[in-house]
Amino acid sequence: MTNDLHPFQDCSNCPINEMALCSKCDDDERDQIKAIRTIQTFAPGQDITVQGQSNGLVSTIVEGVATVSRIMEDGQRQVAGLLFPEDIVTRPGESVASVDIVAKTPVTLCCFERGQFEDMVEEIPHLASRLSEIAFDERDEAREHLFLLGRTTSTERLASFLAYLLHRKNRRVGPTQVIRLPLSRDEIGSFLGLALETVSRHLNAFARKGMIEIVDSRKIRILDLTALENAAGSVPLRAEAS
Amino acid sequence: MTNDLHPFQDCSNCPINEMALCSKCDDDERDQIKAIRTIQTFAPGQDITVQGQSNGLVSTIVEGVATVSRIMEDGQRQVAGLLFPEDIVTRPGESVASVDIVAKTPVTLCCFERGQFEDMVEEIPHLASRLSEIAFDERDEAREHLFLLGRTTSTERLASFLAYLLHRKNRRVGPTQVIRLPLSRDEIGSFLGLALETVSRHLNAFARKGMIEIVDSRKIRILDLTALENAAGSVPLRAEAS
DNA sequence: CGGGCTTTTGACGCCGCTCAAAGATAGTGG
DNA sequence: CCACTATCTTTGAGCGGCGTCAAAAGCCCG
Repeated sequence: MTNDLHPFQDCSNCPINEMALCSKCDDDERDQIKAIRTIQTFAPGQDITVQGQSNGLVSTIVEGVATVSRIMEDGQRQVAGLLFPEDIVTRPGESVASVDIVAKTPVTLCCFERGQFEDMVEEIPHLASRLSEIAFDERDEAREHLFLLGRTTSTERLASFLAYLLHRKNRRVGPTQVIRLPLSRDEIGSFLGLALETVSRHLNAFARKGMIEIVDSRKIRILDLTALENAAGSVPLRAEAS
Repeated sequence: MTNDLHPFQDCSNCPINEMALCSKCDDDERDQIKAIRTIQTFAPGQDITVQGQSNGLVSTIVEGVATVSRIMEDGQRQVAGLLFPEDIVTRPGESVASVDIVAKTPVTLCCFERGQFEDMVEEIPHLASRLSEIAFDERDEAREHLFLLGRTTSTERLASFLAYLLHRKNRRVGPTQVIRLPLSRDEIGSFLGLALETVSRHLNAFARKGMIEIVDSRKIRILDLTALENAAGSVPLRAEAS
């Protein structure tokens, strides 16, 4: 976790200018934001927030993937969501984290001290407006996942998950594109309500049918997107236009 | 669906003054809001929004319960969430509904024309601030349900669901209190990822164990809340303080 | 009283979880 | 460069919970 000399200190290098919190702001407003913003980075596996621990920052993901999870009473980690660039890490108005957020790839955050952030939101309507947009996006994202989990068969869930990853990680969907899976079989299973063995079996079944290629355990190539979408059934996660 | 002569036309009768969209606003701001607000009511079973249909209103629930659902390709209705007073029905910035919202009890809405609402949010920071709070609340609500669905056993899911209903419908939780179930066995099953028969069986099993009493098929009485919470396991939905 | 809908209850079979063990892969230190 | 360990993945075998199918019972409304 560092906050100096990072290339994104210069907002012009920011990879999510078009969809970030500040994306509706004019240059003056952006200067104001930039003045109090800090950049932090996390290595894969590092905790960004821990349930029950206080957290003085509000931040958004600029780069990388993180999970939203909790440790259940039985000691298992339950994954309930994924965070991608533009998502909010800790919500405003909540000083104690209600979930664990764990980096799964190298993660870069754009951070604000909570009090300063809340003041700024009051002063800059463009910021407030974008903030609630993002909050609704995340609500809808969670709802889409709920619809997905409503599908009972494990094949549908897994195929939907792959389609979803393709959508979130690569805005430009090309054929025969390699996706790096940010999660282990275990974590995918947790996210989809399946056992890790079931995930492994179906992934290999997809490969045997020629729908995907398993490059290595963390990299797959989509060979037949339409077959995958058919297997996903009626619930393509986040079906709306880009 | 009517919009005249409703008692909530007078905001002083509003049952959710303390948590509504306008709850942070001062009197001047409330007058401004009241001037453009309309009240609508829906009977049980009526569609409030329909997926794919355009909707010119933004509204919040003042009274009643509604489901968030979709019709899947196989023709089944999949329930992904419940809406209670204070929840937002149609999000700002989305003119076409992405889900069906269906009244399950008599529902009263406080409605705004979309354009007017968005202008108003820009002018009144108190409103913008409360709006994103509610959006984050709904996001977290959906996430809690995701954690619930992560629990594999049907008993845990159903017990958690009852505890959740108790929490959302009756802020004051009294012992031996009767809850009216807003959903049929079928809908509960859809919401919990279970077959309706499984719901029915476990409900009766709870009754046989003395945890609940089934007054009639839509009314149950909680007899042993701690037993229910134990059965719910590690994931009490919305565990935070009231 | 009759028709439609919801709920209950029973019987059966399958999908996916569990348990178990062997193969991969990566990281570490000698 | 090669053991050695730890972790993740794959694959197999078996069982059980829950979905499915079916039918009966209860309830509502005309």
